[in-house]
Parts: sequence; C-alpha cells; structure tokens
Amino acid sequence: MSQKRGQYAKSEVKRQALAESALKLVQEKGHRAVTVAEIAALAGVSEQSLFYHFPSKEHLFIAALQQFDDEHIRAVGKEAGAVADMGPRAEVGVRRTHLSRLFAEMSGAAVDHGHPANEYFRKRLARSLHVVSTDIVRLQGLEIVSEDIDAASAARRLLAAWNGLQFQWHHGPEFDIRAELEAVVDAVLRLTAEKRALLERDFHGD
Amino acid sequence: MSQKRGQYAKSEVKRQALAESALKLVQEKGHRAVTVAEIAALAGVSEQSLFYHFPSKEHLFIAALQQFDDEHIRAVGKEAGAVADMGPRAEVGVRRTHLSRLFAEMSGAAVDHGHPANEYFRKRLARSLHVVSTDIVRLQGLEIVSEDIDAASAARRLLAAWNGLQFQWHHGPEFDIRAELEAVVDAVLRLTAEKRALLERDFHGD
DNA sequence: GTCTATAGAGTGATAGAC
DNA sequence: GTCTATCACTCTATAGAC
Repeated sequence: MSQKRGQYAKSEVKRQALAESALKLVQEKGHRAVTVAEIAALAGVSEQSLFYHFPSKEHLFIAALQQFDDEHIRAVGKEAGAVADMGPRAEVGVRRTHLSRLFAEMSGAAVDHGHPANEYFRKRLARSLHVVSTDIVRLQGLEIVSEDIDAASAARRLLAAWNGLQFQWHHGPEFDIRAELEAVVDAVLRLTAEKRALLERDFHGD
Repeated sequence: MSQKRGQYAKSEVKRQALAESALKLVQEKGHRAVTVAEIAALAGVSEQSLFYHFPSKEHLFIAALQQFDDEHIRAVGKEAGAVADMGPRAEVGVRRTHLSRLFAEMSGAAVDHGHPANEYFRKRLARSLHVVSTDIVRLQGLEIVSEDIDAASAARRLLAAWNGLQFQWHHGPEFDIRAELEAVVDAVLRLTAEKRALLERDFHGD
C-alpha cells in the first residue's frame, strides 16, 4: 500500500500472503525464532522476492501486526462494547504471548520518529481512541456513564492503563490484568456496581 | 554491582564515571547520536577500557538509566509525596525527551526475558510499586485516601497509567500528560476536590 | 517494449560449537 | 580463542506481465 511499486495485482496478493505467513509463524514461535526464509517458504515465494516486497524483516512484522488488527476488526465486527470488553480483551491479548511481545518491542522502538513502525502505531492509537471514545459516548446515551465525563480524555486514560498494565505484565510477575483493568474502567468512568451490571448486560446483548 | 569483574575500587569508580558520562551525553544529544568513543572520552578512559567494564553499548545505557534513577532518588530524598508529585513528574519526565525515548525503547526491548535490561526494569517496577503503595498507605493514615482501597493494586494502576500515557505522548500528538495523569490519580484513589486539596497541602509541607 | 517481479549467487555480521 | 553455520540482506540479471 505504501510501496511505490506494485501496480500489478499479483503484488498485493503476495504481500498479503507474506504478511499472513509472518503473522502465523510469529504466533507459533515468537518473532525472535522466525527467519525470513521460513516466512517466504510458507507463503510460497522465494526469499529474494520477499525482500522485493518488503524492505526489511521489520517492515514485514509491521505488516503482520497490521494483518492481525485487520482480521480482528473484521472478526469483532461492530465496535460497540469496546469498553465492556476491555478487560477480557486485555487478558486474551496478554496470553497471546508471542504477538504481545512483538507488539511491545516494536512500540518501544517506534518512539523514534524515523522508525518504520511509527506511523502504524500512531494510526492505531488514533483509531483506538476513536473507537473507545465513541463507545463511551454511546454509554452516556444509555445513561450508564455520566454525561460530565469527557469521552476523549477518558478513552485516552483507559488505553494508557491497558498499555501500561500490558508492559507490567511482561516485565514483572503475573497478576490479574483483567481485574486491574476493569477496576480502572470503573474508576475512570465512575461506574457503580449497578452501572457496571448494566454495562455487562448491554454488552451481552439483552 | 551485578558485574562479575571489578574487585578493585578503581573499577567501580570508572564504571561510575562512564555511566555518568553516558547519561550526560544521552540527555544532550539522544542515545542514537551518541557514540561510545564520545562517552569514553568524556569519562577520560579509553574505548577499550569502556568495553572491559561494559560488554556492550546497551549495557552502558542501562547503567546510565540506573545512574539517573539513583541521582533522582538521592535528590528527591524521602519518597513521601510520590502520589502528589506524580503529575508534575510525568510532565517533567516526558520533556526530558532524549532520556524518555531511551527509556521507552529499552523497556520495549526488555520484554524479552533474555534482554540485559530485563532485570533493571523488573527491579525498577518493583521499587516503584513499593514507593507508590507506601505513599498510598500513608495517605490512608492521613484520611486523604479511603481505607477500603487496596494500596498495592492502586499503585499498579497508577504506574500503568503513567507508563501508558508516556507512550501515547511519544507516539501521538502532544496532550497535557499532567492533567490526564492527575485525573487518573483522582479516579483511582477516589479523591474528591476537597481531598485533592488536602493532598496538595500535605505535599507542599504545611 | 517497458518496467514489475523473480531468481541466482553472493556479502558481512554474529552467535554458538568446539 | 578460532571456526563454522546461519541469518538478514544485496547485487545483478532476466523472464514475463502489462
């Protein structure tokens, strides 16, 4: 997509195949253990072709993360429930250890402005902020969340907590990330036990 | 400290000098722009000597971060006020762009268990959790924070938010990190405006 | 006929074996 | 401490899609 070359239809197909293969192998073995040769083999292209389509292994891994996001967005379908589902998703996310590690490592490297993954993370953050903030507004409409909470700021705080807890989980000893994150959600959105119950009911679609 | 070699007193002095020089240069120019030659020169040791004391540039940077922490702990003195000072410190921290970037990048790479900085971050997190949690307990004693809040968990959430906001600040467009973090503190510790005022007064030492 | 996409044959760096 | 294997990546050339 951001590649200059590639007006041939074939190209996009191969890029996709390579991204999918990379994603699959990373999830299986972790990005440290995966070689470009394996990825190329799984995608059914030569190693040299891989480097024609992606300037570096890192770029390929970025495409793999992108690929995962895209699949996920398609799978989850509509994004209502982002807030209610945050705890479980953090838990699942962190259990996908290999992918989560790649994500953490990349996001660290990408604080450098010149880093190829910088754009990916910026866009991803913007999207996440939008999704969560939209869901908060929706919950305000349902009178589950108080109107006097600034949705954009609250979304930022919730995503920050998610991110930070994920890092802690990787660095330190394990803890119940779901419980911690849901506690933050309750605190930031000022949810009483009653409102939390409403949130759950809304999410599980009554 | 964790280095095998260095039984001579001289050695520890040189290590210290190298860490200080590394820290100074990183703060000035950013870790990407600093060369080991410069660091060695500033510390007044040869480049070979540097690699005798530190197995790699990365190890030296870890020592530099450590050095910064140590200086800071000494400067701040007693750690009461960790909670009250969290917002301002986040703001100052993020403005120290070069150091903050190194920190973010390293903490990303260190999610890998074999990474040399892994231990540093684990210990740092443990210490931070202890400091913040202790301060929360203190604030509970002063009846600024409610007794029914679990200090250890709350500390974890606050540090996660801090960390996550720092990452957002690096990746995305700027925002008021201090305001956001203090909002999280108020939410997590359930501080009313009144209690927040007490917190500030306690911190500024009446 | 042009230029994309692929292939062959490497290089340098590095980590692990011995 | 030296050797070796492996890895990411490059250079050059050409087959073939458009």
